[in-house]
Amino acid sequence: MPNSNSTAAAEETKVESFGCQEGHSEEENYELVNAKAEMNEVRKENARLKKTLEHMMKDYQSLQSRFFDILKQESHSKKATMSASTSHIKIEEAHDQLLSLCLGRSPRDPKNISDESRLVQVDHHQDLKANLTLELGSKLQLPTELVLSGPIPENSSEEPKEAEASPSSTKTPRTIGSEDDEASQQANAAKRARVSVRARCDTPTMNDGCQWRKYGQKIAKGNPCPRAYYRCTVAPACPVRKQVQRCVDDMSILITTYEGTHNHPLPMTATSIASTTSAAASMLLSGSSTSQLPGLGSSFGLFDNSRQQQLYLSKFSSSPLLPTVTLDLTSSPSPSSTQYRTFRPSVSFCSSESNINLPTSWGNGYPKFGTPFDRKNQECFQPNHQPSSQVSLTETLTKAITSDPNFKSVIAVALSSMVGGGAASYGSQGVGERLGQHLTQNAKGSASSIFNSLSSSGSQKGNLTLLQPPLPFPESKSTSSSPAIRDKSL
DNA sequence: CGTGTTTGACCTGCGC
DNA sequence: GCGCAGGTCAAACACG
Repeated sequence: MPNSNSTAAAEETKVESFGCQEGHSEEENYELVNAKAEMNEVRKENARLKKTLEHMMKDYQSLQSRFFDILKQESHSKKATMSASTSHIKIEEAHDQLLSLCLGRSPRDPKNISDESRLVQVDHHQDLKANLTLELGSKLQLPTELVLSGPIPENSSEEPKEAEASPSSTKTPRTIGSEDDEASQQANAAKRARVSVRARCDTPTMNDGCQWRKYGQKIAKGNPCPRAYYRCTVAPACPVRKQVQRCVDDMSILITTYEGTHNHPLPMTATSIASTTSAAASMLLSGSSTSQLPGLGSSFGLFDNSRQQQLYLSKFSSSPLLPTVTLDLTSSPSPSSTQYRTFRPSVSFCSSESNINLPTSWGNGYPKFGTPFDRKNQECFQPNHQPSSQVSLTETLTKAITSDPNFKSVIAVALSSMVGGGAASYGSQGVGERLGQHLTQNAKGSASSIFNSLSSSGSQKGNLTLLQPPLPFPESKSTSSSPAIRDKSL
């Protein structure tokens, strides 16, 4: 930086002048000139930064408007399609729509989408239910179960049942429902999927940039190390929780399991991992719509031996009803095999008896993501310590996102599924197949461009803004200070 | 004194 | 119905 150079020069001059004890007036003038020059440079720098900021804001706004335009168009086209057709393809789209409504996060802030598009979503769902009911006799059963028999009634999927119970509310879209509904929806959505991050860490927890408050600790069966429970304290009603536990096999490995989606703007340092976990959860939920027999373990997997990182779905032993993505950032050797191993999709939390094994193309040139998680670079922190020294985990994930176009594409699709409603859930088709379709359709136009612009600008803030749209703090969502109000307290 | 942690008690879901 | 295990609560405690 020129500033530092000039400052250093000024300092040198100062020191010399003190040593020589020469005339002060001349020296002061010199310093004054130096200071003025410095100020000018700083002003220039400031102006330059302002321009950059303005430019970024413009980019962001144009992208955002474009994005919502696409969403709107998509909603309209889907509505037309759904009402006019009964073909299987359209039923699959209906599945997509339904599944997208059930993603384990709150991708579309109700305040950010128009009421019109929300109504369209509800209409889709009602049409969809009819279609699914018709399909129950067939083998295409899983998505229905996935949604309708889930352990936690989700708002959208629960809607028809409640409509039956109370005829007066039959046609009332609950997306515009009460605050309690919103809160419960959020809480339920928060329990949809988990993202587990395995990383080598010597300290009790990894610093992921968020503020966490420990609310419990438990010795889990089969692991002598206690499992710690943390709650996000960035916003009072944030539903996000995480569990931290040492791996029983390797005590140096810390398993951090995230659950839920932040309902508040994230700190810069938390964006990467939050985005990554959201995307991973989205991948999980997107890919979970095809099934195998229950209990078969991992679903799809992405192995990259060269980089020794893995992303795979796993059956989470402690909570088999909640699908979990495991992001393995440890440097443990991967099984020697082909460079990319492909697993068939199977979601063990679904007890469907149907067995739909659809070909997937996950292994076809699929992500080589991330950079090696160099243990030397790892920095682990106690919770609530502010990230003065940044997290290598976060950086690693950021690099993983920004450095590899393939991984970017995956997350782009995940993003589109997060924010695009029916735009991206991969029904019962092969995930890769659908992925390709999506990238050639809307996601390509929106999400991919977003990522391209992100990678070109290298802005981490962009990740924050776009992957995890800044949501307003919940002002009236919950009257309680605790986000997790249980039945007993009501 | 405010904030965060600890820890025993309690709740809930699940399997038998 | 009972026991077990996971998850959460909340009072007590520690710390700056």
